[in-house]
Amino acid sequence: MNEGVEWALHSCVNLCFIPGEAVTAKRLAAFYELPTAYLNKQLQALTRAGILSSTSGPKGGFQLARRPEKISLLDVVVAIDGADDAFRCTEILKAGPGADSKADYRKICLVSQAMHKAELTYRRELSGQTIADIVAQVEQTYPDTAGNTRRWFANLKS
Amino acid sequence: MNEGVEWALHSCVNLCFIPGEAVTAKRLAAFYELPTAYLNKQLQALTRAGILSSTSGPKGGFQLARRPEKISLLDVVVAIDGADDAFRCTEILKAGPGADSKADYRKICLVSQAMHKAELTYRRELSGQTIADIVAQVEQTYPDTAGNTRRWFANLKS
DNA sequence: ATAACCTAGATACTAAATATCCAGAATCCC
DNA sequence: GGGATTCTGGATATTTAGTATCTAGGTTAT
Repeated sequence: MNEGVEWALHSCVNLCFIPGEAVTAKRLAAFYELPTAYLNKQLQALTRAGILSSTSGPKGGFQLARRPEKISLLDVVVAIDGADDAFRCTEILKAGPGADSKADYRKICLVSQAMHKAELTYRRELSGQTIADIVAQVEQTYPDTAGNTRRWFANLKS
Repeated sequence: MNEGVEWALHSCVNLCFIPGEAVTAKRLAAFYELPTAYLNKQLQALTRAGILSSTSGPKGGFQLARRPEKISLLDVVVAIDGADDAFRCTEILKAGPGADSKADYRKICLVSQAMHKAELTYRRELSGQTIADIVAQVEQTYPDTAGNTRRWFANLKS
């Protein structure tokens, strides 16, 4: 899985701590010492996916496009990493003896189905967790984090 | 995920159709027109994991090391693809402000935990399905496959 | 003894992930 | 209007991981 998923999730959490304000890619990158241009690419992907909204120009930047309760971890994973299953069925059976060249083995191959079934539970679990859940857990487990993060971004702004 | 997982799963299923007999890497590869040397590498990994047993020399080859009911899909995936989570926590928080350099963020980071939780459901689902399950489904859904496969390997042997 | 076969490490090739750069468009502020 | 800031998107370079082959060595059946 793409490392950008980790960056994106943490960035979404951080944006929750700075509501109603656009944050530049540069500042989001500086928070974790990430390469700005590359993080920017992930933020663009989140924007295209409708998870973030962006504004150009001075005072511009990124912010959450909808409430964090409405952003599942799956939304973020799909936006950055794509919607493909980790197990990619290459229709190996097509090369086997007695293969039906017209058949779609991604559908009818039982190995493929079994792997896909597991993948579905993974996605279901990811879609059941939201950015808001993470934020709530952070606030409960590390009560200082929200304030510290807000302060860090406020200071860097000047 | 490594393409070898697909090859390994199908090869294990095929080995179920030819019980008590060692099958060479070459023949297993020929069945799906796979590169022999590379499939051999996956078979070796399965052997190291204790899923297959191998015998050298003429009449040698690979066979299941234990009954297919005792081989879960997770066993095969781990043998080929490794035990690492798809989501790899790079401990991004260590570079953030106020980080604890001694902390193991793979454990305490809530983003990491959330992703890992989903991964666990995936693995649980994979470990709940066995090669025997797949074989049973194949025999039910495609009744000719077992016989055809057996026959193909028998013919090629000569 | 020879041929068939697995083992394991070295090596080459290819695709994907990671990272940077630049020209263009939008926006703010003076 | 003009300059500065920032996002957008495509082009490009770099690095890493996946795919694939090869070779030397060990094991075993005939």
